[in-house]
Amino acid sequence: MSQKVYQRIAGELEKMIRSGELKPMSRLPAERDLAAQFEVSRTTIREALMVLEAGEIIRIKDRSGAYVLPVARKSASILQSIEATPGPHEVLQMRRLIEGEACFLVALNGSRREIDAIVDANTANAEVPPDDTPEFHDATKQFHLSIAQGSENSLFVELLEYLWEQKSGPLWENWYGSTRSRQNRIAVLANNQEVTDAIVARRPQAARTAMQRHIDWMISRFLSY
Amino acid sequence: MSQKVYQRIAGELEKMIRSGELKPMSRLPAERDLAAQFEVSRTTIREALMVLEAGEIIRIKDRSGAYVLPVARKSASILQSIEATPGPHEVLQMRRLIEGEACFLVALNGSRREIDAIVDANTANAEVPPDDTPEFHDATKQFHLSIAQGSENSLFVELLEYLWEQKSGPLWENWYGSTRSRQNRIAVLANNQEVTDAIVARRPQAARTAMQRHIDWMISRFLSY
DNA sequence: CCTTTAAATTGGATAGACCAAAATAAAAAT
DNA sequence: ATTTTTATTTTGGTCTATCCAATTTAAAGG
Repeated sequence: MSQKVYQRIAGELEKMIRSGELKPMSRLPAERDLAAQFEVSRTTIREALMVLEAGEIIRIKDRSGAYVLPVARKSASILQSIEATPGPHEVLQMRRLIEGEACFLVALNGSRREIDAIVDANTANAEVPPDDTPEFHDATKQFHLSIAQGSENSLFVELLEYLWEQKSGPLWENWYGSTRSRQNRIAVLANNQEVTDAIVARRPQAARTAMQRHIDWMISRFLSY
Repeated sequence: MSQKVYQRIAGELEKMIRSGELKPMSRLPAERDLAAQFEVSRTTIREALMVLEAGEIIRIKDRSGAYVLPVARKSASILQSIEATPGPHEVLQMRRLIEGEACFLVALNGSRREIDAIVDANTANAEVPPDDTPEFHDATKQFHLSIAQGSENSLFVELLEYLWEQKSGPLWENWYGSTRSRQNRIAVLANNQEVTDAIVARRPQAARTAMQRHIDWMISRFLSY
């Protein structure tokens, strides 16, 4: 569906190389020939070759040809790599736990200063236009981190920072497609407020529930795509 | 010498990204705009973007745009993200969360095979004499890990393995003094059995509660010294 | 066989066009 | 005023058609 042709071609060519059908140091057919062979335009072939070159699988010599590099090493494909990175569901499940508990802890034991920081982060996030900008995403991240910091457990903070960084990789593709709507970002703000209110009111259970409900909603979003 | 234009463009764009001029999650200008900006054809811009995408620096979304990916440290383990050495209380608090949830999950969704592994680990632990030997501690660790593995979340397993290794350092000195009794080790076995029973009976809430009660007991032990 | 020369091949880059899906703006309905 | 529909514009994906210059290959000449 969303698999682009140049990606498909790149994958097929890589497969040929790794299987030995195209041997190291050998020259690939000319771009025009490949185009005819794969029944696509030369433009598309060219884009596929760019991918392979960037993946250090071939080397394109100007006005000479594309040569298979003498590596053929790791069987791990650069393209459809089955990375060991945790999937969205795993990450969200972990976030649900950690952030939920952080909410609970900060509502229970949080100092005045820590709660103020959360309120400030919430305000700051709400003041950023809910557009798909780095500023908004960063403000949201900051809000969540401020809660983790209030938990007074350094593991919570470091773990959460790690989890927040994991939004890349092949499996997150659908995630990106499903969450980039203005409506979702507004819902995020509403939830932030809810969580903040519960923390300020010193209601640990409510704070945890609010946070977990939000992440459950994100998980359902992910599963539906 | 013969640096190709698309390589030059790719380099410049990457530089902008790494320098922070183009922030993570932000969208790059449209290909047509970039072409005008760099005074090259759209084809060339496109080839440069192919390179960046293959390098996992950006993600090109069909009919949407090219987005700067969050700076993802390649194959960075969750362990490597932890810098400071957490204290006993932090570790136990985290274990309480993770292991409790793992019990819940495995009791809820665990497969037959996974639950069998837990039962086996419990049996193995019970068969080791409750002395202060590496064998006993290892069997206990194995039991807890088997539960995490049943949660089907690799993050749980990885994190728990890390937490279990943290039993060294000055702050843990008191811990050892207070827990290295035969009575405690027997209590551990009793709890293991309790948790195992709850999981086998498919009672998620009870399983979680049993595990958390056990860790709460450990925490209280720590605090009393 | 070696050198020189001419022709064909090849990758680099451009221009312009079309399409379908996505994002946005405008209009209508509530 | 807000939500829902509906046009409109934007955007990436792909293709066709050229032009260029260096390189490779073939041909010609010695």
